[in-house]
Amino acid sequence: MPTRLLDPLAAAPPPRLPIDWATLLDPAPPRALAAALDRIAAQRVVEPGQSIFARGQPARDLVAVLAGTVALGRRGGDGRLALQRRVAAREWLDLGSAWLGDAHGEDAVALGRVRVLELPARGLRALLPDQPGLAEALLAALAREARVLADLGHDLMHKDAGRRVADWLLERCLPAGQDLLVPLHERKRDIAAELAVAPETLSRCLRQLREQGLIAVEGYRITVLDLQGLKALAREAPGD
Amino acid sequence: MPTRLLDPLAAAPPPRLPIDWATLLDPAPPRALAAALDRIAAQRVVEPGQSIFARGQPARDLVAVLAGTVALGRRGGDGRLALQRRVAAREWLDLGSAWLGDAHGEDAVALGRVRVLELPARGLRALLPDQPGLAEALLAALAREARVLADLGHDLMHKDAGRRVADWLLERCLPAGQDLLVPLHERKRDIAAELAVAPETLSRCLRQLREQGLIAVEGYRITVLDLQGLKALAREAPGD
DNA sequence: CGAACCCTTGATACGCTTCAACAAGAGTGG
DNA sequence: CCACTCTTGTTGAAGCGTATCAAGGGTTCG
Repeated sequence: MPTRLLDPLAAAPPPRLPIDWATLLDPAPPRALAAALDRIAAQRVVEPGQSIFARGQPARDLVAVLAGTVALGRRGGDGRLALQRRVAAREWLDLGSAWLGDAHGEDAVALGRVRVLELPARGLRALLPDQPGLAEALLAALAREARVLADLGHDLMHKDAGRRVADWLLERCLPAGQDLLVPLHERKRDIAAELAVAPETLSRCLRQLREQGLIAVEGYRITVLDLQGLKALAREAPGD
Repeated sequence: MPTRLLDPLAAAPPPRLPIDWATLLDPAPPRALAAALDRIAAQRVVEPGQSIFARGQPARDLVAVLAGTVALGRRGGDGRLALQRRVAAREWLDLGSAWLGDAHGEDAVALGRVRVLELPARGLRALLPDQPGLAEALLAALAREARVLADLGHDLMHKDAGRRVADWLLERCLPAGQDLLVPLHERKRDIAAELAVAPETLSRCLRQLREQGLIAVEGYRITVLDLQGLKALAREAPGD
């Protein structure tokens, strides 16, 4: 992985763009708070494949994704990322560690060109007493993170690969004319990593779904043929 | 599972005992806040095996364990609890769901006789603006929950049963005279559930550790014979 | 064209669960 | 006191699910 993708000439978008705080903080911050946040916020553009932060590195800032997609996981011994989840724009990255000021518990890697927001935890903490809305917004974000993580753990424990794939397809399918499409914008091996399976296994799962007539696979475009069947396969199963 | 363990005559400890808020909330709350919390707090005693809250049930209260131990997980289709983790006194239960007011994401079951604290989320939210310390304490608790859940997910993904058992033993072993003891206060099948393995697998793992000379097993008393060996087996492994 | 990817497929291996059987202890009632 | 049963832990055998290894075909790019 070449570390020299940085190009000083690149007409990068100006590092400072107005931030729409309302999309990041649930009880949208009032003017005064937004202004205060603007003062301590930093923005950074990260090139594809580059690390946003690394596991073990002390977390001083709360990091959110403003644009692009980020992979959150842990690097295995071989340096490859064992993905746990994928974080899209408007979400926070490893908020728990950041707020505690601990070392980051995970590695964050930009999947495409990504713009991230960095908010120093110290500064934020200082704002807390005067800005009640801020606390609520942070609490809500943190609570959501906890829920997502809990669900993730359960899925890993109780759903086999086929079910996770079906789930994933259902979450991603978009209506397009008559039928449901699932456009794949990433490499299948990355999807496999997100689902915590080997790439070969994902391939086999998709083939199986295809053979059952539930989906049609044409390269990077998947069509859902039998929504009900897929749902039955995904959620119905044991427990729940 | 008999649902009629409730005994109206039981000389239950008086449902209201003074609460040591400092052990529950990290920046210990000042007097005024503690008093306010006392006013909205409720306490409840739950008998062994009884449910504290159930998955899907709307969460109105933030629940913490004051005394005893609680199993947090999901009931499978057969009604048995697929344990995800075990929560001891002084910790919160499914704080994320509770704060959001969502349905609980997990079932909580008392493992022994348990005393729980219930704090209405609405009332708490009302206190937020006037009590900056409260927000910080909740944020910290929530952040810790997120971290625990993230670690848990990673362990499930990347550590096999043997490693999880070794980990668990290391977390539990206590110095006793010359050597390290791990007293088991619960049924082994419950331990197995906590480790997300079948009881038979736990049995086999323990036997294997015994055959390697790392531990000695005598019923419900395990002795760690080779701490270094156990550590090597637990953490060293692939990745990390 | 070859090189470097990526996805797919097959064969094989391993870990864990499941099922079934059994021994050991606790509680119960004759 | 002894059967009887229930529960728990252990062990073995079989099977499922997934990873791993190896090979092949399809692109894209130089």
